[in-house]
This record gives sequence, C-alpha cells and structure tokens, in this order.
Amino acid sequence: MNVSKDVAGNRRERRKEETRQRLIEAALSLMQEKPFEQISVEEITERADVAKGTFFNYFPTKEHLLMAYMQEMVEEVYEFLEQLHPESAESQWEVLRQVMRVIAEHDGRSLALTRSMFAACCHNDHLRQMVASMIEEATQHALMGFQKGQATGEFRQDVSARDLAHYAVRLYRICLMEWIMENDSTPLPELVEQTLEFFKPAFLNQEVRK
Amino acid sequence: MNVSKDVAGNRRERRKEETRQRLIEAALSLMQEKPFEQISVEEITERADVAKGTFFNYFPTKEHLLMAYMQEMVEEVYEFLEQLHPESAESQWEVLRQVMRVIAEHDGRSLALTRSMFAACCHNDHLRQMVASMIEEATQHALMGFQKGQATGEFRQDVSARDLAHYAVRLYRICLMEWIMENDSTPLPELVEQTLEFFKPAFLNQEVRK
Amino acid sequence: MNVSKDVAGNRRERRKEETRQRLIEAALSLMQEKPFEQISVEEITERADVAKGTFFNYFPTKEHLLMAYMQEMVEEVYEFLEQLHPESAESQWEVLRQVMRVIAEHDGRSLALTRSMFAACCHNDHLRQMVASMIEEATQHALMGFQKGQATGEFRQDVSARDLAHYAVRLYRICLMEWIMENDSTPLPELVEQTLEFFKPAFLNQEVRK
Amino acid sequence: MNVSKDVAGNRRERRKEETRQRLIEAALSLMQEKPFEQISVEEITERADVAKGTFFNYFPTKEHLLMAYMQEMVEEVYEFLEQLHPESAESQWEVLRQVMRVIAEHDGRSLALTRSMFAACCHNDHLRQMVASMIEEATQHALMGFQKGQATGEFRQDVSARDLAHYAVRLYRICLMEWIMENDSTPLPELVEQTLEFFKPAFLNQEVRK
DNA sequence: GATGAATGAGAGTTCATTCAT
DNA sequence: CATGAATGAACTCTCATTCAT
Repeated sequence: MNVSKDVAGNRRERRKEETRQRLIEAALSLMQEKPFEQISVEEITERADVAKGTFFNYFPTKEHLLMAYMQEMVEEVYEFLEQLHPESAESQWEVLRQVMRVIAEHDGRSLALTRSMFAACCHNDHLRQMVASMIEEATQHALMGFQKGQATGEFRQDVSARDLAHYAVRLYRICLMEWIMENDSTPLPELVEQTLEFFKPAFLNQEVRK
Repeated sequence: MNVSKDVAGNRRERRKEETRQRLIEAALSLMQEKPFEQISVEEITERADVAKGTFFNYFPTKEHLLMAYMQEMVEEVYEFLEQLHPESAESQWEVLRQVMRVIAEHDGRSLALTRSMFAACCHNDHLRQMVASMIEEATQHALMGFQKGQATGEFRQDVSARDLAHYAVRLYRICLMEWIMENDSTPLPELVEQTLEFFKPAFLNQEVRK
Repeated sequence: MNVSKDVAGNRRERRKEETRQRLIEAALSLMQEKPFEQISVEEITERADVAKGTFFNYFPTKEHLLMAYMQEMVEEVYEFLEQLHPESAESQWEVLRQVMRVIAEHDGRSLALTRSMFAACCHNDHLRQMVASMIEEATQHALMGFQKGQATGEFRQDVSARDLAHYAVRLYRICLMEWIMENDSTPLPELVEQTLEFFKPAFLNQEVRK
Repeated sequence: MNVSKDVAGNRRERRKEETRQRLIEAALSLMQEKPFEQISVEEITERADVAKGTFFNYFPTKEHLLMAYMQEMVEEVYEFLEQLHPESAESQWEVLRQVMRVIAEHDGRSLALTRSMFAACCHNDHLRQMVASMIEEATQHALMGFQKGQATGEFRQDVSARDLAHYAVRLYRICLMEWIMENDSTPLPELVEQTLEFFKPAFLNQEVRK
C-alpha cells in the first residue's frame, strides 16, 4: 500500500510537473510571436490546453511564470558552466571563443523570445537581478580562464583578471543586444565571432606593450 | 484681413505646437516612473492639462507619440553631430572620448526613460528602424574621424575605418545597455570612460603589430 | 456664444446626472431581487442600458454606488425632517407616531432593498457611519419633541429627554429589523403602530394613566 | 471481529465528527475577520488543516456549513433554556434580566461573527427560518415567566402574556442589532441592562411603581 | 480644435465545485 | 474517506478610442 501510494503520488507529481512545463513552453512559444505583456493568460492556457484557472494553480501571478522560466534558465546555465572542462585547452582565448559560440548558438535560436526577455528585464527588478546573478556566475567562471591566461602570458597583465573577465562577458552581451536591435540580423554566433576578433587586441598581450 | 488671418493662424499654430510638446513632455515625465505601456492616455493628458480626447487630435494612436518623440530625438542628434567641428583636435581618440562623454551625459539623465525606450524598441519595428538610422548616422560621423586617425597612424590599419567606427559606436551602446541593466548603476559617463579605456588597444595602432 | 456654450454644458451635465441616476436606480431595482454583493456591475449597467465601462465613469468602485445612494438617502431624510413643523400638535406622542408612520411607509416599500442595505451595513464601516449619522440627526430632531413633552408633563421625567429620544429611535429600528427578519411580514407601518402602542408606558408620564 | 469492526467504526465516526467540528470552528474563526461570503472554502480547509476537497464530504455546499452551525446554535439554545429553573425566583422581571444577561454575555463575545450571521440571515431564507424558530422557542419559554408574573400582579395585565414575552424577546434583539450597528460598541450585556431598565415600565404593573 | 462621456473588448484573478487517484 | 489538480464561469476594473457637443 505504501508502495502503491508512492507510485500514485509520483504519477500525480509527474503530471503536475508536466502541466507546469506545458504552461512555460506555451508561454515561450507565444513569446516568439509577441512581447510577454501582450500575451494573455488565456492564450497561454489555451495553447497549453488547460483551463484558464489552472494557470493560477501554478503561478500566483502572470509575472511569476516569467521568473520561474528565468530561474530554470539560470540553473541551466549554471549546470552548463559546471560541465565545462577547459583545462585541456592550449589557448584560453580559444576556450573563450568556443564557450561563447556554444552559448550564442543556444541563445541564437529565438530572436523574438530574446527580445521579449530583454524588454521584460527592462521593467522588472527581479528579472534583472536574476540576469545579474547569471552574469556574475559567468564572470566568475571566465575569471579562472583569464587567470591561467595571464599566468602564461597569453593575456595582458596591466589590468586585473577580474576586469578581463568582466569585459569579456560584456562583449557577449553587446552582441546579444546588437542582434536583437537589428531588423535584419546576422546569426548571433557569427556576430560573436566577428566581435571577439575585433576586440581581441584589448585582451591579448602585446609583446611590445610597455 | 489677410494679415490678421495670418497672425491668427500663427498663434493657432504656435498653440498647436505647444500642446503637442506638452503632451510629449508629459509622456516623458511619466516614463520616468513606469514603462510606456503602463501609462494611460488619461494620465498623459492629465499631466499635460488637456482633455483626454485632445490627445487623439495630435497622435492617431498612443504609440505614435513614442515615434514622434523618437523622431525629435533623431533630429536632435543629427543637429548635434553637425555642430561638431572635431578637425581642430590633435588626437582623434580624444575627440571620440569627448563626443561620447557629451552624449553619455545627455542620455545619462534618466535611467527609467532610457529603459522605457529600450523596451519599446524591443517590440516596435518602426522604433528600431529609427534607432538604426540614428546609429548609422553616428557611425558615418565617426567614420571621418577614424579615417583621419588611420591616416596619421593613430589607429590600427588592419581593419577598415568603417569597422572601427562601427565597433566604436557599439562600445557606446554596450555601456548604455550595461547601465540600464544594473540595479545600482555607476553613472553612465564614468562607465563609458572606463570601457573606452579598456578597449582602447583594439583601436589604437600598436607599433610592433605586424 | 457664451450662452450657447452654457446651454450645451447644461445639457451635458443634465445627461450626466441622468445617467448617474439611472445607474443608482438600476442597482436599487436589482437589490429588490438579491443582495447587493450578488449583483454584478454588468447587470446594473445592462438594466441602466449603458455600457459596462460607463459604470466606472461614475463610481470608482462598485461599493461607491452604495455609498452614493446612502448619501442621497441621508440628505433626503434631513430634508424631510426639516420640513416637519410639529409645533402645532397638541400631543407630542401623537406627533412621534405620525412621523414614524410616514417614515415607515417610505421604508416599507421594499423589503428586499432594506434587507440588502442592512446586510451591506454589517460589512461596511462607511455605510454604518452614514446610518449612524442619520440616526443621530433623527434623534436630535426627536429630542425637541420630547423636551416639549416633558415640559407639559406628557412624558416621564425621571430620564433625560435625550434618552427618551434615543430609545424612541431605537424602537423604530427594532421594527425595521423585525420586519426584515420575518419571512411573512406584517406591513411595516402596522408593526410600528403596534410596537409604539406597547411601549408607550415607557415614555409617558405615569400619573396620566388610569 | 464484530467488535473490532464496531470499535473501528466508532473511531471512524469520532474522527468524522471531529473533522466536521474542525471545519465549523475554522469557519467561525474566520468569520471574526470577514463576512462569510468573503471567506473561501480553501481558507476554511486550510485553517482546519484538511484538504480542500474534504470540505465537500461534509457539506454539500459552502452555504450548508452555515446552516449546520446555526442548527448547532439552535440546539444549544434549546438545551440552555431547558436547564433553566427559574421557579425559585421571587421576581420574574429579575429572572428575565438574568437570563438575558447570560445570553448577552454569550453573544457578546464576537462582534464580527454576530455581524456575519446577521448579514447571512438577511439573504438566506433557511437561516431566517432557523432564527425564527429559535426566537419562538425563547418566546415560549419567556411566556411561562410572564404568566406567573401576571398572576402575582408583577406585570401589566392589559396585554396578553404572549405579547409581553414577544416584546421582551424583541427588546433583546434590538440590543443585539444596536450593538452590531455601532462602530464603538458598549459591551452587549451593559446595553441590555440599560435598555431593559428603560423599557421596564412597559412591562411592569403600574400600581407597583412609586 | 477642445472636450469628456460613452463604449465594450479584454485583462488578470478568484473560487465553488468536481473527480480521478 | 482524503486529497488536491483541474475546471471554467464569473468577477471587478482598465483603457484606447470614438464622437456628439
């Protein structure tokens, strides 16, 4: 009986989690079409194929869905960063480039969604905070690479590794922004590639720098 | 009678223009408090001290006000750029820095407003187009400086002046974005200063670059 | 031109007042059918034959309608009391009886409405306050009668005229309550008549009784 | 096995009754905070620490809980009245006063709850019926006292004992109503005391008065 | 051109009730 | 019998826009 109860409980929980995901995905899919604020709860539930009221069993407020999604994204990013094992690489710059490319490929899949999230961040302190912590995490991670690179003389040494990491992350973000602001976009990964290439001199050691 | 009519017509036109400005300013002032979409026409007209219906005598749609304002901004920027006479300067990099500082001081006055405009751009193709043309204009302008700087050997020559200009403008925009995304912001001009300083090596000529 | 404007303004104002009254009356008519809380704004506007949104041009909240109505009632009662000229009467008790009868006839027209107002008062401090001030006003008015009656020896003198007035008003209210709580009601005026008759000894001077 | 079944059955029944009581008490406790209609089933079940669905195993409808509670109150009052043995008293008026005081002390404990019940009665025929039967019961009981009192000459004899009882009960109810309608209430027992004192002459035999 | 009352679609949210587990 | 996820009708309130004055 315990067992059957557990199993049943699990099924229920699974179903619950599934509905939650359905709601989030419905919202994401709609955000490809228009900004979050213009999406009604009803549209979301319709696309998720649940009743309108069900929405509020999962998210006390429409806004909470966005934050829940962002939370998932944050966790995903953390996991991704943890799985990286860049020690094996010969050039840290190369590592940076490759990591950024992977992220760019991920982010680059949906222009509309990224725009929606961006706009949402403009108006929402919580969301901004979450993004900030994601960025901090990424910066921390990059920091290690830059420290190694500074040690080997690959990177410039007249600024702190922290600053290098910081500006590297910014570089990625400018690409993201550039991308969502253009009407006829180059694919994000390319944009990143070009931008990195251009700004490389600001990171690498120049033999003759005094 | 012709004359008096003209005079009357002028007064009328002046008043009309004045009301228009009052509406725009009311909207801007409200955008310091909350995003554009959360501002109602009634709030705007109330602050502008006109009747609700009057709004639609000036802007066919709430959204048109935003575009009208952006149009004004564009024109303002154009005027500003035309008034610059940077030929007299000895270092083009210095010119760039000073121009950016002036712009940053201008933009830096209202965080909330800038956020609002940013978010609006995310959702509005027209607005984005306007911003794009502003940026293009700015890039054009910067181009001249970089051409001179390349000629004197001040700037790197392994990339086109166009690219230099392009990335310089991007650099400004990343600062803008960074600024609106932080919750506890450094003043925009400082941010610009620091960022420029960091990325300087990506623009300047390095004696020993092969 | 001034004149025509004024006339137009007046027409507008008249229409506005008319709509307001229509809304109030629609609400009252619905309150004969069910308690206020169970009436939706839509029902009210439908019966008043205006659009749903119009309601909120007149009352910021559904509740405000009730208070507006109560305000009107209060003013009506004040006016009524002012118009009374009971000085001419020979017996103050008779005056009291007649006044109560008039009021009872007025209140007695709608059982359901009175119930609704009563219930609303239970939950609403503002409403209660208004009722309280109405009652105070009525008490003040009754006070004068009782003072005269005490002077002529018609009323008992071992309690203050204030108390006499106070309890007289209470007596009316108990009838009102009794009336709304019965399922098969005697008409309110009769109820008042009987009740007054029964409690007369508590007001009149003893000596007079045989 | 029969036995164990019975025992188990008893336990089950005890638990069932207990849950029922918990639900009722939870509702009552909430009614101290806001009117019944504004209380959701979920709030009740939460406070009773059972699942939402459980509620409907005990009461087919939210409203039924109120009636169930009222039923309990009715029975309680019946029991209370039965336990009274007022024969021993010398003055029936004194008996009346003391009984009313006891009831007033009971009712006087929760203003908000009393208001809630009152309002509920306004809208609910069943509830009103129950109250009516409670009142009838009380009146019946009072009747005996008044008969005795009339026999001894304590009470006036120009009206029926039935009427005396009737108006005595009304007197209590007016106090109750007065109490819930005031914003700054005198304690109910005091109110009752004062009111009884004032209206005494309407009950007692005249000759007896000094 | 200015006014502001009227409009009505639509928003987010609540909640009594049902029912599969 | 307990559970709590699902339901969907109903709610109050907002607001861009229209239009008669």
